[in-house]
Amino acid sequence: MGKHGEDLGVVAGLVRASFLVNAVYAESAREYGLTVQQGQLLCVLMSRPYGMGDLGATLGLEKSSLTGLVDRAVRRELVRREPDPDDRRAVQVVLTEDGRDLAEDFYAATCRRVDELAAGLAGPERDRLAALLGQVVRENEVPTVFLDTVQR
Amino acid sequence: MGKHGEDLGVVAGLVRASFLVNAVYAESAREYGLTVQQGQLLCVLMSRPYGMGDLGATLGLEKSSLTGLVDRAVRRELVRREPDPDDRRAVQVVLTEDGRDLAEDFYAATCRRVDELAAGLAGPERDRLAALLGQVVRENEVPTVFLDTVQR
DNA sequence: CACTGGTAGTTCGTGCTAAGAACTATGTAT
DNA sequence: ATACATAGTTCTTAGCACGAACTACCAGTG
Repeated sequence: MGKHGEDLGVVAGLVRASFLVNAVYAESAREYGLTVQQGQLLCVLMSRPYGMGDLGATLGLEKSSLTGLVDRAVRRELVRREPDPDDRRAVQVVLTEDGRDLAEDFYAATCRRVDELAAGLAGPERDRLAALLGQVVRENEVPTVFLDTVQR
Repeated sequence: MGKHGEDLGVVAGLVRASFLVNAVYAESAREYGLTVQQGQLLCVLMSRPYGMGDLGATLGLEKSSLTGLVDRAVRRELVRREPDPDDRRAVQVVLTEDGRDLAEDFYAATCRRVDELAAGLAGPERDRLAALLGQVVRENEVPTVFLDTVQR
Protein backbone atom coordinates (compact mmCIF):
# COMPACT_ATOMS: atom_id res chain seq x y z
CA MET A 1 0.00 0.00 0.00
CA GLY A 2 1.73 3.15 1.19
CA LYS A 3 4.84 2.21 -0.70
CA HIS A 4 4.59 5.20 -2.92
CA GLY A 5 4.76 7.70 -0.11
CA GLU A 6 2.49 10.13 -1.91
CA ASP A 7 -0.76 8.27 -1.61
CA LEU A 8 -2.21 10.64 0.94
CA GLY A 9 -3.77 12.83 -1.66
CA VAL A 10 -5.75 10.06 -3.24
CA VAL A 11 -7.17 8.87 0.01
CA ALA A 12 -8.26 12.27 1.26
CA GLY A 13 -9.49 13.13 -2.21
CA LEU A 14 -11.64 10.06 -2.38
CA VAL A 15 -13.03 10.50 1.09
CA ARG A 16 -13.86 14.15 0.66
CA ALA A 17 -15.27 13.72 -2.81
CA SER A 18 -17.42 10.99 -1.38
CA PHE A 19 -18.58 13.32 1.35
CA LEU A 20 -19.50 15.78 -1.36
CA VAL A 21 -21.45 13.21 -3.32
CA ASN A 22 -23.25 12.08 -0.19
CA ALA A 23 -24.31 15.61 0.55
CA VAL A 24 -25.57 16.08 -2.97
CA TYR A 25 -27.41 12.79 -2.85
CA ALA A 26 -29.04 13.73 0.43
CA GLU A 27 -30.07 17.10 -0.92
CA SER A 28 -31.62 15.52 -3.97
CA ALA A 29 -33.46 13.00 -1.88
CA ARG A 30 -34.77 15.67 0.39
CA GLU A 31 -35.99 17.64 -2.59
CA TYR A 32 -38.15 14.71 -3.56
CA GLY A 33 -39.28 13.82 -0.07
CA LEU A 34 -37.12 10.73 0.07
CA THR A 35 -34.49 9.51 2.43
CA VAL A 36 -31.13 8.65 0.97
CA GLN A 37 -31.83 4.96 1.38
CA GLN A 38 -35.16 5.20 -0.35
CA GLY A 39 -33.53 7.11 -3.20
CA GLN A 40 -30.94 4.42 -3.50
CA LEU A 41 -33.59 1.75 -3.48
CA LEU A 42 -35.46 3.43 -6.30
CA CYS A 43 -32.30 3.89 -8.33
CA VAL A 44 -31.42 0.24 -8.04
CA LEU A 45 -34.91 -0.82 -9.05
CA MET A 46 -34.86 1.39 -12.12
CA SER A 47 -32.97 -1.22 -14.06
CA ARG A 48 -35.10 -4.22 -13.12
CA PRO A 49 -37.03 -5.92 -10.32
CA TYR A 50 -35.02 -7.53 -7.55
CA GLY A 51 -35.65 -10.21 -4.98
CA MET A 52 -35.06 -9.20 -1.38
CA GLY A 53 -31.86 -11.18 -1.26
CA ASP A 54 -30.27 -9.60 -4.30
CA LEU A 55 -31.47 -6.24 -3.19
CA GLY A 56 -29.77 -6.63 0.14
CA ALA A 57 -26.55 -7.71 -1.50
CA THR A 58 -26.67 -4.78 -3.89
CA LEU A 59 -27.40 -2.19 -1.27
CA GLY A 60 -25.11 -3.76 1.27
CA LEU A 61 -27.91 -4.31 3.75
CA GLU A 62 -28.91 -7.17 5.97
CA LYS A 63 -32.21 -8.71 4.97
CA SER A 64 -33.80 -7.67 8.21
CA SER A 65 -32.89 -4.08 7.43
CA LEU A 66 -34.38 -4.34 4.01
CA THR A 67 -37.81 -5.48 5.06
CA GLY A 68 -38.51 -2.18 6.72
CA LEU A 69 -37.09 -0.12 3.90
CA VAL A 70 -39.27 -1.90 1.39
CA ASP A 71 -42.25 -1.74 3.74
CA ARG A 72 -42.02 2.03 3.89
CA ALA A 73 -41.59 2.27 0.15
CA VAL A 74 -44.65 0.08 -0.29
CA ARG A 75 -46.60 2.26 2.08
CA ARG A 76 -45.70 5.26 -0.06
CA GLU A 77 -46.77 3.28 -3.11
CA LEU A 78 -43.39 3.60 -4.75
CA VAL A 79 -42.83 -0.10 -4.90
CA ARG A 80 -44.76 -3.37 -4.94
CA ARG A 81 -43.96 -6.84 -3.72
CA GLU A 82 -44.88 -9.38 -6.34
CA PRO A 83 -44.78 -13.11 -5.82
CA ASP A 84 -41.99 -14.89 -7.61
CA PRO A 85 -43.65 -17.38 -9.95
CA ASP A 86 -40.80 -19.87 -9.59
CA ASP A 87 -40.40 -19.80 -5.84
CA ARG A 88 -43.27 -19.27 -3.51
CA ARG A 89 -41.00 -18.12 -0.71
CA ALA A 90 -39.49 -15.38 -2.79
CA VAL A 91 -40.68 -11.96 -3.74
CA GLN A 92 -39.92 -9.56 -6.53
CA VAL A 93 -39.72 -5.92 -5.59
CA VAL A 94 -40.93 -3.78 -8.47
CA LEU A 95 -41.36 -0.08 -9.01
CA THR A 96 -44.91 1.16 -9.28
CA GLU A 97 -45.78 3.78 -11.87
CA ASP A 98 -45.42 6.49 -9.26
CA GLY A 99 -42.20 4.91 -8.11
CA ARG A 100 -40.74 4.90 -11.58
CA ASP A 101 -41.67 8.50 -12.19
CA LEU A 102 -40.19 9.57 -8.92
CA ALA A 103 -37.10 7.45 -9.46
CA GLU A 104 -36.48 9.04 -12.81
CA ASP A 105 -36.92 12.55 -11.50
CA PHE A 106 -34.70 11.84 -8.55
CA TYR A 107 -32.12 10.17 -10.71
CA ALA A 108 -32.05 13.07 -13.13
CA ALA A 109 -31.79 15.65 -10.37
CA THR A 110 -28.99 13.75 -8.73
CA CYS A 111 -27.11 13.42 -11.98
CA ARG A 112 -27.45 17.11 -12.59
CA ARG A 113 -26.17 17.95 -9.14
CA VAL A 114 -23.27 15.53 -9.26
CA ASP A 115 -22.43 16.81 -12.69
CA GLU A 116 -22.22 20.29 -11.28
CA LEU A 117 -19.66 19.12 -8.78
CA ALA A 118 -17.35 18.51 -11.71
CA ALA A 119 -18.35 21.70 -13.47
CA GLY A 120 -14.91 23.18 -12.98
CA LEU A 121 -13.20 20.52 -15.01
CA ALA A 122 -12.55 21.01 -18.68
CA GLY A 123 -13.80 18.36 -21.06
CA PRO A 124 -10.63 16.29 -21.27
CA GLU A 125 -10.12 16.45 -17.53
CA ARG A 126 -13.62 15.19 -16.95
CA ASP A 127 -12.94 12.31 -19.26
CA ARG A 128 -9.71 11.55 -17.49
CA LEU A 129 -11.42 11.61 -14.11
CA ALA A 130 -14.19 9.43 -15.42
CA ALA A 131 -11.68 6.94 -16.74
CA LEU A 132 -9.74 6.81 -13.50
CA LEU A 133 -12.82 6.46 -11.33
CA GLY A 134 -14.11 3.89 -13.75
CA GLN A 135 -10.99 1.88 -13.22
CA VAL A 136 -11.24 2.10 -9.46
CA VAL A 137 -14.87 1.10 -9.55
CA ARG A 138 -14.24 -1.76 -11.92
CA GLU A 139 -11.46 -3.17 -9.83
CA ASN A 140 -13.57 -3.14 -6.71
CA GLU A 141 -16.74 -4.60 -8.04
CA VAL A 142 -19.33 -2.09 -7.00
CA PRO A 143 -22.86 -3.31 -7.40
CA THR A 144 -24.94 -1.30 -9.81
CA VAL A 145 -26.26 1.18 -7.35
CA PHE A 146 -26.43 3.90 -9.91
CA LEU A 147 -26.93 3.44 -13.60
CA ASP A 148 -24.41 4.82 -16.00
CA THR A 149 -26.97 6.25 -18.36
CA VAL A 150 -30.68 6.29 -18.29
CA GLN A 151 -31.02 3.23 -20.41
CA ARG A 152 -34.56 2.25 -21.12
CA MET B 1 -23.48 21.43 -17.83
CA GLY B 2 -24.12 18.39 -19.98
CA LYS B 3 -22.89 20.25 -23.02
CA HIS B 4 -20.05 17.92 -23.53
CA GLY B 5 -22.20 14.90 -24.08
CA GLU B 6 -19.74 12.60 -22.40
CA ASP B 7 -20.36 13.55 -18.80
CA LEU B 8 -22.22 10.39 -17.96
CA GLY B 9 -19.11 8.58 -16.97
CA VAL B 10 -18.03 11.18 -14.48
CA VAL B 11 -21.34 11.21 -12.71
CA ALA B 12 -21.70 7.48 -12.41
CA GLY B 13 -18.02 7.21 -11.53
CA LEU B 14 -18.35 9.68 -8.73
CA VAL B 15 -21.49 8.12 -7.35
CA ARG B 16 -20.18 4.59 -7.44
CA ALA B 17 -16.79 5.51 -6.09
CA SER B 18 -18.57 7.27 -3.30
CA PHE B 19 -20.60 4.16 -2.64
CA LEU B 20 -17.35 2.28 -2.41
CA VAL B 21 -15.83 4.74 0.01
CA ASN B 22 -18.95 4.67 2.14
CA ALA B 23 -18.79 0.93 2.36
CA VAL B 24 -15.15 1.04 3.35
CA TYR B 25 -15.82 3.70 5.91
CA ALA B 26 -18.64 1.68 7.40
CA GLU B 27 -16.49 -1.42 7.53
CA SER B 28 -13.73 0.47 9.30
CA ALA B 29 -16.17 1.95 11.76
CA ARG B 30 -17.62 -1.42 12.49
CA GLU B 31 -14.18 -2.84 13.10
CA TYR B 32 -13.70 -0.31 15.85
CA GLY B 33 -17.18 -0.55 17.31
CA LEU B 34 -18.21 2.82 15.94
CA THR B 35 -21.00 3.99 13.76
CA VAL B 36 -20.09 5.90 10.63
CA GLN B 37 -21.23 9.13 12.19
CA GLN B 38 -19.23 8.58 15.33
CA GLY B 39 -16.20 7.82 13.19
CA GLN B 40 -16.72 10.99 11.29
CA LEU B 41 -17.09 12.94 14.48
CA LEU B 42 -13.81 11.60 15.79
CA CYS B 43 -12.03 12.35 12.53
CA VAL B 44 -13.22 15.92 12.54
CA LEU B 45 -12.15 16.41 16.13
CA MET B 46 -8.69 15.05 15.46
CA SER B 47 -7.55 18.40 14.15
CA ARG B 48 -8.93 20.56 16.96
CA PRO B 49 -11.84 21.06 19.35
CA TYR B 50 -15.08 22.38 17.89
CA GLY B 51 -18.11 24.17 19.22
CA MET B 52 -21.43 22.49 18.57
CA GLY B 53 -22.30 25.04 15.94
CA ASP B 54 -19.14 24.61 13.89
CA LEU B 55 -19.37 20.90 14.31
CA GLY B 56 -22.86 20.86 12.90
CA ALA B 57 -21.80 22.97 9.97
CA THR B 58 -18.82 20.74 9.29
CA LEU B 59 -20.73 17.51 9.49
CA GLY B 60 -23.78 18.91 7.77
CA LEU B 61 -26.03 18.20 10.73
CA GLU B 62 -28.70 20.17 12.49
CA LYS B 63 -27.74 21.13 15.99
CA SER B 64 -30.52 19.03 17.44
CA SER B 65 -29.08 16.01 15.66
CA LEU B 66 -25.66 16.76 16.98
CA THR B 67 -26.59 16.86 20.63
CA GLY B 68 -27.41 13.17 20.61
CA LEU B 69 -24.35 12.19 18.62
CA VAL B 70 -22.09 14.00 21.06
CA ASP B 71 -24.06 12.64 24.01
CA ARG B 72 -23.40 9.10 22.92
CA ALA B 73 -19.75 9.84 22.28
CA VAL B 74 -19.53 11.35 25.75
CA ARG B 75 -21.15 8.29 27.24
CA ARG B 76 -18.50 6.16 25.57
CA GLU B 77 -15.86 8.51 26.92
CA LEU B 78 -14.54 9.34 23.50
CA VAL B 79 -15.27 13.00 23.83
CA ARG B 80 -15.76 15.67 26.48
CA ARG B 81 -17.78 18.85 26.57
CA GLU B 82 -15.70 21.69 27.94
CA PRO B 83 -17.03 25.10 28.74
CA ASP B 84 -15.99 27.84 26.36
CA PRO B 85 -14.08 30.40 28.42
CA ASP B 86 -15.27 33.29 26.25
CA ASP B 87 -18.93 32.43 26.02
CA ARG B 88 -20.79 30.76 28.79
CA ARG B 89 -23.48 29.50 26.44
CA ALA B 90 -21.00 27.70 24.26
CA VAL B 91 -19.21 24.44 24.56
CA GLN B 92 -16.05 22.98 23.13
CA VAL B 93 -16.17 19.36 22.14
CA VAL B 94 -12.79 17.76 22.70
CA LEU B 95 -11.42 14.27 22.23
CA THR B 96 -10.55 12.39 25.37
CA GLU B 97 -7.38 10.34 25.49
CA ASP B 98 -9.34 7.24 24.62
CA GLY B 99 -11.09 9.15 21.91
CA ARG B 100 -7.87 10.32 20.35
CA ASP B 101 -6.39 6.85 20.38
CA LEU B 102 -9.47 5.38 18.83
CA ALA B 103 -9.71 8.19 16.31
CA GLU B 104 -6.16 7.61 15.21
CA ASP B 105 -6.61 3.90 14.86
CA PHE B 106 -9.84 4.34 13.00
CA TYR B 107 -8.35 7.01 10.79
CA ALA B 108 -5.36 4.85 9.95
CA ALA B 109 -7.49 1.82 9.20
CA THR B 110 -9.77 3.84 6.99
CA CYS B 111 -6.84 5.34 5.11
CA ARG B 112 -5.44 1.91 4.55
CA ARG B 113 -8.70 0.59 3.24
CA VAL B 114 -9.38 3.55 0.99
CA ASP B 115 -5.87 3.34 -0.26
CA GLU B 116 -6.47 -0.24 -1.22
CA LEU B 117 -9.38 0.84 -3.35
CA ALA B 118 -6.88 2.62 -5.55
CA ALA B 119 -4.39 -0.21 -5.40
CA GLY B 120 -4.83 -0.96 -9.08
CA LEU B 121 -3.61 2.43 -10.18
CA ALA B 122 0.00 2.97 -11.07
CA GLY B 123 1.85 5.78 -9.32
CA PRO B 124 1.30 8.48 -11.92
CA GLU B 125 -2.35 7.57 -12.29
CA ARG B 126 -2.87 7.84 -8.59
CA ASP B 127 -1.31 11.25 -8.64
CA ARG B 128 -3.49 12.27 -11.53
CA LEU B 129 -6.61 11.02 -9.77
CA ALA B 130 -5.59 12.79 -6.59
CA ALA B 131 -5.08 16.01 -8.49
CA LEU B 132 -8.44 15.81 -10.24
CA LEU B 133 -10.34 14.93 -7.07
CA GLY B 134 -8.45 17.65 -5.30
CA GLN B 135 -9.70 20.14 -7.84
CA VAL B 136 -13.28 18.96 -7.50
CA VAL B 137 -13.06 19.12 -3.76
CA ARG B 138 -11.46 22.54 -3.77
CA GLU B 139 -14.06 24.00 -6.06
CA ASN B 140 -16.89 22.75 -3.91
CA GLU B 141 -15.62 23.75 -0.54
CA VAL B 142 -15.85 20.54 1.41
CA PRO B 143 -15.40 21.01 5.11
CA THR B 144 -12.42 19.22 6.56
CA VAL B 145 -14.14 16.00 7.35
CA PHE B 146 -11.03 13.99 6.78
CA LEU B 147 -7.51 15.17 7.25
CA ASP B 148 -5.08 15.00 4.40
CA THR B 149 -2.28 13.63 6.50
CA VAL B 150 -2.01 12.72 10.09
CA GLN B 151 -0.53 16.02 11.10
CA ARG B 152 0.33 16.31 14.75
C1' DC C 1 -43.06 -40.74 0.84
C1' DA C 2 -40.85 -38.83 5.06
C1' DC C 3 -36.84 -36.47 6.64
C1' DT C 4 -33.22 -33.31 6.62
C1' DG C 5 -31.04 -29.28 5.78
C1' DG C 6 -30.85 -25.04 3.37
C1' DT C 7 -32.98 -20.64 1.57
C1' DA C 8 -36.32 -16.41 1.30
C1' DG C 9 -38.41 -13.24 4.04
C1' DT C 10 -40.55 -11.44 8.21
C1' DT C 11 -40.85 -10.18 13.09
C1' DC C 12 -39.10 -8.36 17.22
C1' DG C 13 -36.13 -5.83 20.27
C1' DT C 14 -32.36 -2.54 20.71
C1' DG C 15 -29.71 1.37 19.70
C1' DC C 16 -28.50 4.98 16.55
C1' DT C 17 -29.57 8.89 13.25
C1' DA C 18 -31.96 13.07 11.71
C1' DA C 19 -35.06 16.74 11.83
C1' DG C 20 -38.18 20.57 13.54
C1' DA C 21 -40.28 23.08 17.27
C1' DA C 22 -40.17 24.83 21.63
C1' DC C 23 -37.29 26.11 25.31
C1' DT C 24 -33.25 28.05 28.54
C1' DA C 25 -29.52 30.77 29.20
C1' DT C 26 -26.36 33.89 27.76
C1' DG C 27 -24.61 37.54 24.86
C1' DT C 28 -25.11 42.14 22.24
C1' DA C 29 -26.87 46.39 20.75
C1' DT C 30 -29.56 50.34 21.47
C1' DA D 1 -33.56 48.29 30.51
C1' DT D 2 -35.38 46.44 26.47
C1' DA D 3 -35.13 43.79 22.49
C1' DC D 4 -33.14 40.66 19.65
C1' DA D 5 -29.89 37.22 18.41
C1' DT D 6 -27.03 33.09 19.41
C1' DA D 7 -25.51 28.43 21.58
C1' DG D 8 -27.21 24.34 23.04
C1' DT D 9 -30.67 21.19 24.89
C1' DT D 10 -35.06 18.74 25.14
C1' DC D 11 -38.87 16.43 23.18
C1' DT D 12 -41.29 14.14 19.66
C1' DT D 13 -41.60 11.68 15.46
C1' DA D 14 -39.85 8.89 11.73
C1' DG D 15 -36.53 6.21 9.74
C1' DC D 16 -32.35 3.11 9.65
C1' DA D 17 -29.50 -1.04 10.77
C1' DC D 18 -28.53 -5.13 13.00
C1' DG D 19 -28.88 -9.90 15.12
C1' DA D 20 -31.73 -13.60 16.76
C1' DA D 21 -35.60 -16.17 16.40
C1' DC D 22 -39.20 -17.61 13.52
C1' DT D 23 -42.32 -19.28 9.32
C1' DA D 24 -42.79 -21.04 4.96
C1' DC D 25 -41.03 -23.18 1.23
C1' DC D 26 -37.51 -25.68 -1.61
C1' DA D 27 -34.27 -29.52 -2.72
C1' DG D 28 -32.05 -33.74 -2.04
C1' DT D 29 -31.69 -38.26 0.18
C1' DG D 30 -32.92 -42.73 1.96
